[in-house]
Amino acid sequence: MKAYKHDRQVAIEKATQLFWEKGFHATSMRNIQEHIDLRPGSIYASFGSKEGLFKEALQYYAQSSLERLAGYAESMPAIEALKAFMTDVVCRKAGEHPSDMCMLAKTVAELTQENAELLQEAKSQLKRIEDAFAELLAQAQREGTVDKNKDPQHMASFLQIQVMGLRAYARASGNSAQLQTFIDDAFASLQ
Amino acid sequence: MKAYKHDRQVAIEKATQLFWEKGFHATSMRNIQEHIDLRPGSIYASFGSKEGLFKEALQYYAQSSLERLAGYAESMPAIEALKAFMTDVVCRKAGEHPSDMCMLAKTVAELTQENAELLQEAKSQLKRIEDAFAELLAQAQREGTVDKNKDPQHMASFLQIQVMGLRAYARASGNSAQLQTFIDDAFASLQ
DNA sequence: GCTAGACTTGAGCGATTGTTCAAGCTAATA
DNA sequence: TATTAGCTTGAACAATCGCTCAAGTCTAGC
Repeated sequence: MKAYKHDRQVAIEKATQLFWEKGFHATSMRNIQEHIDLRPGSIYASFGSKEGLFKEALQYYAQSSLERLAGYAESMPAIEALKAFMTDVVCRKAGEHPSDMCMLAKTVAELTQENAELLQEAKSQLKRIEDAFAELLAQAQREGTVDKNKDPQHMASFLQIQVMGLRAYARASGNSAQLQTFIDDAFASLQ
Repeated sequence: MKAYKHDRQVAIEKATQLFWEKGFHATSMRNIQEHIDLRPGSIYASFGSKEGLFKEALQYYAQSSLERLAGYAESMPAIEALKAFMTDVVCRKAGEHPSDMCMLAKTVAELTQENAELLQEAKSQLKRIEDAFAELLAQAQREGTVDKNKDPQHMASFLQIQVMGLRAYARASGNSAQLQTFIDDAFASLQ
């Protein structure tokens, strides 16, 4: 059934890789055509436009992140899951990801109102992830591993700020040795 | 003397505005030509290439930031100067800057090895700013406003991470109400 | 006022951008 | 095997990209 019609999911995954690495503007449709080995007609039939494809890439990226977080949450206490996710995302060796940085944060940094819909999509997906943080933090409060007087949403904002800051710093400085220290400190401050 | 030959400094400032707002790739030389009202020949005679102009924009941006920080440091204790600078940079109302985000952080996020020299320049300028932070933190230690057992360079990294994280979060969430709280907490943790 | 030299101008270069579409090909049905 | 619907192909479009350079314009020195 799929021997002829191209696999939409594989196309999205490969496009996500490129977009994540080089950003929206620096990635040309010809880059993508070569990388996923499809001619423009097929791509435009499936996704409509470069923006359409990028939007699906953003959704796929966010979904993958949420599933990874949920995976950790299944096998360990909520606070440990959050810490594992954060360590994973911040400290993974260069070369494993297309980029050190979060694709959503990169997108929010790169795009302007000229691509309002994509900008909004990236913001929305970041909010989804923040909400997932908040839910795990509330669970951690119930498990007694996090200060119950603190607002989960406020702590979730705090964690997002730390993730964004740490990943940006990792990219800017190359020095990833001391990053784990900062993560430990951040979690210690949640009590 | 400068009535005929265009003012190089003004050109850089105006170019910086555009590059800061839209990033390197999304800003075309034609955008810049219109914005600084110069024809391509003049620009290329002065700056050599788009990359050359962008490099000077990065340097101008970093220099301005350092001078603003130094300005605060002249009229208040070191720790207050740092806090004022950070509040200034993170909480300034939308529309006052070309972008909510740090131009250097944006650049590090956007560019890849395809523009290795510009990427390196942005990283170097970020390091300069971090070093300025470290120096003020050492001064704050002497003034007794910061824990003397902590390493100034480590605290400077911490502040860079907070600035990058907060500015990225401000852009992503739009919610700037609670940002001051996070700044206060960050400084409280330095004792 | 004239000349020489520095600066500016803008048409236009070749390359690349996102995108389209007629023509060709594939796979399922009869 | 013939038919057909739908997918794929790749040449090509208009627009835009970074950039060049011959021609024109301005200013300083004599």
